[in-house]
Amino acid sequence: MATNCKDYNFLEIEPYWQSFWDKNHSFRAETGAAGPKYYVLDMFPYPSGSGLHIGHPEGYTATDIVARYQRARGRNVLHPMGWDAFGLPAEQHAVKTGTHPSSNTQNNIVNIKRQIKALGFSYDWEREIDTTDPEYFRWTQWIFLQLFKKGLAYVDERPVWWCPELRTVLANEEIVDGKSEVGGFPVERRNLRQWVLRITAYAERLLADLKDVNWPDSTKRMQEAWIGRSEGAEVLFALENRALGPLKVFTTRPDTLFGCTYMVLAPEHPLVDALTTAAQKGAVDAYKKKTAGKSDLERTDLAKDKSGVFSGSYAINPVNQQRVPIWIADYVLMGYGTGAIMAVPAHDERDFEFATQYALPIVQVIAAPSPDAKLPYVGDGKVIHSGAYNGLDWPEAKKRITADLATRGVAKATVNFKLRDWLFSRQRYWGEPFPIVWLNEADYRRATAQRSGDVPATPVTFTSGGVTQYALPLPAAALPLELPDVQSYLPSGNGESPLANETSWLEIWLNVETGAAVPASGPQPAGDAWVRGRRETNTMPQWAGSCWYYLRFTDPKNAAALASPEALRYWGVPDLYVGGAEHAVLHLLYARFWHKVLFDLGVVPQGEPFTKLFHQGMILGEDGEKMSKSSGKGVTPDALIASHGADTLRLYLMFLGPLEAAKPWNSQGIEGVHRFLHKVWRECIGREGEVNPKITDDPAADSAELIRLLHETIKKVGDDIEDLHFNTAISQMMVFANALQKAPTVSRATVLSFLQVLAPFAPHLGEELWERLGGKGPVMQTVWPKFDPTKLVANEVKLVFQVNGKHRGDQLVPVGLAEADAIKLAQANAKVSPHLTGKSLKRVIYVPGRILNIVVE
RNA sequence: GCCCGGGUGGCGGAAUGGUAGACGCAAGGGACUUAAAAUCCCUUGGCUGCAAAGCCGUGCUGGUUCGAGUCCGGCCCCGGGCACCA
Repeated sequence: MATNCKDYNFLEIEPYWQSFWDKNHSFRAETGAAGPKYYVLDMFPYPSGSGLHIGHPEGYTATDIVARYQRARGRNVLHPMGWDAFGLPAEQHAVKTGTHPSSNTQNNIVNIKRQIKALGFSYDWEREIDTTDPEYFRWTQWIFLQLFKKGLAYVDERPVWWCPELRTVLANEEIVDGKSEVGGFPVERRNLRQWVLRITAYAERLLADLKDVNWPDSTKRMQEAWIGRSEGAEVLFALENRALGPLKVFTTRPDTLFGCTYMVLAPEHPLVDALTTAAQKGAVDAYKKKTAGKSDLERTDLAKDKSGVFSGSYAINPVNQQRVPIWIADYVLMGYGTGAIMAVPAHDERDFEFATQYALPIVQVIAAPSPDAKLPYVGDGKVIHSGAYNGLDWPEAKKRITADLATRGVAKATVNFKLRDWLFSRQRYWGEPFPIVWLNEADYRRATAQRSGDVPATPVTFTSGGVTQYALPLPAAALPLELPDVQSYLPSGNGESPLANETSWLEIWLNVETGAAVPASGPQPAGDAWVRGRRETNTMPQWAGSCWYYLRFTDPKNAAALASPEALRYWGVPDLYVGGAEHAVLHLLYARFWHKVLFDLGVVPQGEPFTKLFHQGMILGEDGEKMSKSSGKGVTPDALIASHGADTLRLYLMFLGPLEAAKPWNSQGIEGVHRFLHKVWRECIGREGEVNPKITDDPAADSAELIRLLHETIKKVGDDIEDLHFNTAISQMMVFANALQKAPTVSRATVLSFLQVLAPFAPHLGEELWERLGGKGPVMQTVWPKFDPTKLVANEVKLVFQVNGKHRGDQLVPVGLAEADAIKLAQANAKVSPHLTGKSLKRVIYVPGRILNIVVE
């Protein structure tokens, strides 16, 4: 039963159908049901305290239209939603108020879920997931254990960004302009014990497999650039002080070795002190001190002014035995390659700049095609001044020089990546705890002897103050490891999370077989399995939960596995994944990495998680700027649903422009689509709420023109949904509605077909009108109407006449008109003929049904 | 600096190499109404013209083509990403 309101009362209609869908579990996805499956996924949101932003429903509406369309096309659709609910804001709130971040998070989830439901999306809410739910993060921890076991997780002391104000460590991506992204507080470098994931082990595959995915090119390129593969060689330069061993550099251009006139070490390079002569010690120490105080930002900011200092030592160039001075300069980074380079100022802009500044020699070894080409020359050319290699094209010289040096054992062809291992720990409370306990070596040996191979081949250890600790994983059966309640959510202040203060949770007697634990303050329980341990105090970053959530949706309640093999096989990976371009690199790269690890373990059957990806564009303020508090006033989903209805909001978000484009919001524009929905209502429903009397059961009530338009609309809307061109689909429906309004009578079947096409966009109105017009069952369960290609063909088409490419007139002509007849018509046409008289016909281009171009002289 | 996008009416935008401006907003005029709202109809890129009609017009500039918003070269501007990665 629909509502019986007389007007288009969306405030009554929309809640009615939302509760109808809820009650009937209308969007429940059955694993294994007949028919091809279709999995369409949104990037799940962080449930922030400020609720839904207008940008969220843009992507969600797009996927909802696709989900509803695919159901109508007979697909078994999985369309889920959940919460990426760990995150810094909840923790900061907890620090401020002293309440558990979980309670704040749950409140926010209630609010944002209400907002999302008010938009009428066809999510299967029975599959809702929450990354902070122990039943969820149990499997996040389980995946970590797999990474750990495979040797893909390790512990290292890393210089990380420490924010004294937030009392926490920040990742590079959380720092903007040298300040914390959250709050804008100053940050400094600190060495802290960190968990690191060996994503670099997958660099080659992460790069190569990009060719298999249907993603925006720009996103692929960003990932390629981030991975940053480059082929070159590691070359050993002997040092004059032989006792120090050789100096290893990485270069992509071994062919320019003859042009190497100096070398540079990063200030942090381990050989710096040993290579510094007594005479240079003062200068080098001062320089090291200066650069150590610089942030990365300053180091890049000052990029224009290169700085450095001579070490006083020399290396020997392996190709020609020349002495090469060794400099220390911070334009060489310790984190890439070997932290040392051979400088070829003639063919590298950075080296050239440095050499010019410090008056170092410049030797050209690649010939530029034009003699007046300026140095540094970085283009193609033949090798010169390079002894036996002269005359070779540089790529060929690169191969030969590398090979020749390799036979002498002083070079090795290598591939380097910009991609770094993934810093995977935070010193925070509100994250997944690591299922790791630190033991001494003897206990570790004893424990692993009793365990069935769930530890890495090489133990993960950490040494501090001369004591080496060994990382023992909890048995998978002991998961989830939950967060303990704590007295204070403030970080310990010394670089550890608040968990470090929770002694009874932290310091334990651990049963290495079961993972059971009792506080170490008590007596050691009886039995061999109990050892003294200290739990890991780091927690996982927010990325962890979002790295695999798309898998959990396939089987969200499974207590025995992250998802059953049947569910993973049946639903596979999303057929369409929609979310913001801000995740183009990190989230999408991290998730790909985990997916590949799970693939290697045989957990998932495919090598890539997101085969088709699409980024929705940002909704800008009315001024075209990024929406701010003032420019976004009133532009909230709640306010717009109250004033115009969810269907109008959905439609307008899709009508603004192409999905991928950044589009300014226009508060007057929404009235246009609102009027359109009112018009559809009026054409269906009369003043007293009865079916509009112009609608009859007589199929002859439709004009041929209206029927053609209906079939055009069915075709265009379907095509446009598949191409995610929602704006043009809507304009086509507007064209149809305008024709409907002008038609004196119309058949019920025609109106019903139109409502089916409209329903994915405006589902509440679609259901309401469908039912009132006597449509069978809910419209969202109906099969997408078929267009009849024969109905698309008109008898007459407008043929455009051109003379010398200029539009001179047009005329309705029968379909399939012969060229000769077309020319005759043109010559007879009053508007065209004056342009033809007295001129000789030179050429005719005829595109039947479109254009006749007569070239005259 | 490098890598991507993108520049079309007053505005958002539409156009398989084939009528540039669909659809919507805004604006102006009209109908209905006691009045308003709502709705409907008409006009609406610029210039010339009483009109018929003509000329110009998709950031600028060359080119390819019977025909270019669309393809190619050079340039300008805007937005996004990366940024000493050897």
